[in-house]
Formats: sequence, C-alpha cells, structure tokens
Amino acid sequence: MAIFSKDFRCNNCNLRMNLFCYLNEEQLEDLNKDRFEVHYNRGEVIFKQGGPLTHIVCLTSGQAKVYIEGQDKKNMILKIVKPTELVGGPGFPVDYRHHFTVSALVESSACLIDIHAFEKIIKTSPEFALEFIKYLNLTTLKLHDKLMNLTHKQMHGRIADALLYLSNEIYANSTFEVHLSRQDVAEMTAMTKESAIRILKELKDDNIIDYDNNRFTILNENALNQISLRG
Amino acid sequence: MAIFSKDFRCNNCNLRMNLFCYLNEEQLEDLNKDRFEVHYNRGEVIFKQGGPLTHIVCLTSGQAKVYIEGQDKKNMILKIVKPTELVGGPGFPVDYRHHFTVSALVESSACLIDIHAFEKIIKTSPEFALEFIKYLNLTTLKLHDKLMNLTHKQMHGRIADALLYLSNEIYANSTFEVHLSRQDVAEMTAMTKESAIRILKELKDDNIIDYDNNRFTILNENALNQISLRG
DNA sequence: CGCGAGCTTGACGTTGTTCAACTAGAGTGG
DNA sequence: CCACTCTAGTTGAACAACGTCAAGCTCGCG
Repeated sequence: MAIFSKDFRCNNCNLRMNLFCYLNEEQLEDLNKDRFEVHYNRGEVIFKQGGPLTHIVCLTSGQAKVYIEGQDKKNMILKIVKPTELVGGPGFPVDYRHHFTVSALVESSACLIDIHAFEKIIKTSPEFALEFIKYLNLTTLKLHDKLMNLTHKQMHGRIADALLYLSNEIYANSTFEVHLSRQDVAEMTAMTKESAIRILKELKDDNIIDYDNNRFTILNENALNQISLRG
Repeated sequence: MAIFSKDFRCNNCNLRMNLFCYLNEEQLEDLNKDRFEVHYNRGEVIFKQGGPLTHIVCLTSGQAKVYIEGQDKKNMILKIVKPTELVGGPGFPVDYRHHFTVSALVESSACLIDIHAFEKIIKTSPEFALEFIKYLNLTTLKLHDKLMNLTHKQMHGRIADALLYLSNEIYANSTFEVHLSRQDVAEMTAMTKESAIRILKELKDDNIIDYDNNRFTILNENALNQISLRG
C-alpha cells in the first residue's frame, strides 16, 4: 500500500483529514516526524479505555468502533469511525488517559500522531486550534443528540436511528453489510441484544427493512424516519 | 454591586473564570471592551436554543440551568451552572447558534463576551486555546458519564446521582435548598415527575434523605453512593 | 461428529409511564 | 373575605415497555 512506502509523508498524504489542511508545508513536515502507521487485524484494540493517551489516532483504512466500557459488561458504542476520521480522546489535555476503547471492526490501519507534536501544532497554528475546537464542538452536538435519542425514545425509535446512522452516515447506501454483532447493535442503542433482535424482526416483518445475517437493506426509509421521529 | 461600578474591568475582576488567567494585561484590556454585564430575574432566559450565538456567557452571580428542549416538552437538564462558570455553547464555531437554552434559576447576572472577541483571543493566545480545549474535553467527559448513567442505571440510581451532584458539586453541603421543581429533577434524570416523586419518597422513607418542600438533606451519603453504583 | 459462539424465540416478571383524581398554596377578582 | 382558578405536588391503579431467563437453533471449526 502506498501509505507504507518510504517516501510517504504528510505533505502528499491524500488520506489526511481535512483538519490538517490548515497547516503549511513546514508544519506538515514537522508533524511527519512524529507519526507512524500501525496495522490492525479485525477485533484488535487500537487503544484502550484507561490506558495512556500518548497518540492521537487517525484511521486511514478500515473501520473501527468507539465504545465506553461500563461495569458488568454494559458497554455503549459511541460511534463507528471510518477513514479519515480523527479519534482524539477527550483525555487531552485533561489527564492524558483514554476514556473509551477503540477496536477495529475490520482489518484497519491508522496514523498515530504523537500527542506532544499535536499539542505543539495547536499552539503554533491558531487556525488549526480553532478548527479542532470546531471538531470538538461538533462531537459534543452529536453527543447531545445521542443523549436525547437514547433517553427519550423507545426501542423502535432507537433502532431506527441506528439503522439510519449506518445507512446514511457510515455506508452511504441503503444496502450495507455491517461488521457488527447483534450485541454491538444493542450497545449502540442501549438495550439488550434480545430486544434489538426482536425490534429488527418486527421491522423486517413490516417490510420496512430486510436483512440476511449481517447484510441489511432499508426498504422504506420514510417509514424509518417516521419511527425515528415519533420515538 | 462592585461589578457594575464604572471602573470595573476584566483586569481586576475577581469573578473571572480561571480560564482567563492565561491572558496578559493587554489581552484582558482588549477583552474588556467587548463585554458587558446583564442582570436576569428568576426564570428568565439567558439564551435560547436555536437563537444566534453572539456572545459567550460567564455567570457572575446566581444560578442557572442548562437544558436541551426536545419535542413534546421532553427536556433534558444538562447541568446547573454557578459563578463563575463559562457557558460556551457548542455552536461555536460550528453554526453560531445555540444548541441549548440557559435560564436563571434565581436572580443572576452574567458577563457577556462578544463571540468575535472570544475567537480573537483563542487565535492570539495558544495557552488560552489549549485551556479552552481542556475545558471542552472535560465537558465531553461529563457528557459521557451522563450518557452511561442515564442509559444504564435505573431510576433509583439516577435520582441518587442527581442528589449527589447537587450536594457535592453545586451546593457543597449535605443540606441544600434547590431552586428546582420536581419537573426539573425529572428532567435531570430522564424520567417523569411522578416517578421522580415516588423515588424521592422511597429514599425519604428509608431514611437515606430527608426533605421538606425544596430543602433537602442527605442523611446517609454512603447508602446513596451504593445506590448510585448499583444502578 | 461434537463443540462453542452468536443468534433467535417465548414465557415471565420487573420497571417505569400514563392517566386520573386529589391536595395544598398562591394569586385574582368580586 | 370568600369563591375561583391555576399551578405544583402527590398518590394509586392500570398498562405498556423492557429486561431476564431458559431453551433451542445455526453455523463454522476442530
């Protein structure tokens, strides 16, 4: 893969996040020194909740799930990330620890940027800092949405949200094959896997969606939107 | 109040948030030009969800509630703010609109800083920018907590959380008089006011808390912590 | 062929909401 | 001063939503 070639550098990286377009050549060159690529197999942990936040991660290929590990195996999937999304970690610069776990859903690779180099860039590029603040606030807005949806909607609405999220934001297609287990779907929607299965089946019986194993098709997006809205 | 005196300026403001200690005299002087105080009566809206984000607000006296207005009057109180907390608004610099409403729970006053002046400070002071990022990430971490608590705990645990929050973080006292209605308590804990009332009564019957009207006393903090942990 | 992991289904009990009724206190107008 | 109304608080009963538990299923793999 080109990304692993010897003369590959941030400057000519076409996988770099749009956030980094606020940096000049020199800054990118600087950044290039303190980054490296890592390859992950399916299921492998990219970074772990509670572990030290030494690098900012930018997914360059594959797909990963970001989740908080609660007590009694009660996890909560915050989002799915795809290239070339940054996975910062809110521990920066609070306690320099990770507050969620990220694990690869498929074979993936990621660009790891040294946290101090990242901090230096923020300090030297005000435009970058502002853009990073924008990114953080966007994340907060999505969290607000998630909070409202998960606490105020009942299961049908929550499953509808999850399906629309996958279809629209992750796969950009009404048919898609997920790399998530039923348990994962449950952890996205704050319910038990049994409930998730039941609601999915109901939606299938009502001809709103169809699926076979992990291959889903949204047959009636309007109906799904209605269910999402009604809660 | 001294804060309204004519020669009152950011430089000698003892109400200024610790965030601003990263600014020098000149920057504070600059900031001083683009700020002003506003006084609010109980119940008045300081800024409104959906409205334009023209100023960053820093509460200088009183107390306010920050809440998202959902459909069908299903609101969610995100937090209570007290002096001298900043209430930024995640719309900055995303869409320059407010994404939650802030209203005064008691007579309050706030320092309103022009959003462009604030943006300018971020661009001119890297230390301030980094500190602001830290503040944003702390907010995100608290949101994660809230998300986990509200989705994975049942009502007793959620009420316990709310009481501990008020006692420890807002009033710093085991006895406190809230300016919240039962409906507000319900909106903090994502349940109906009937349920909130029932759980509060149960806790009172079990001698874990006591209350008369809006004056609460935590009698057995250990028990409350246990309830919070058990979910 | 047997094993284990993930998936599925049904029965059942618990949790939490809804609805309706009742109470207390604060304001309002005659 | 007394109705009257309005709002917030409270309670109980009925009901729906959701989780738990247990059983059976499928499929890939050794």
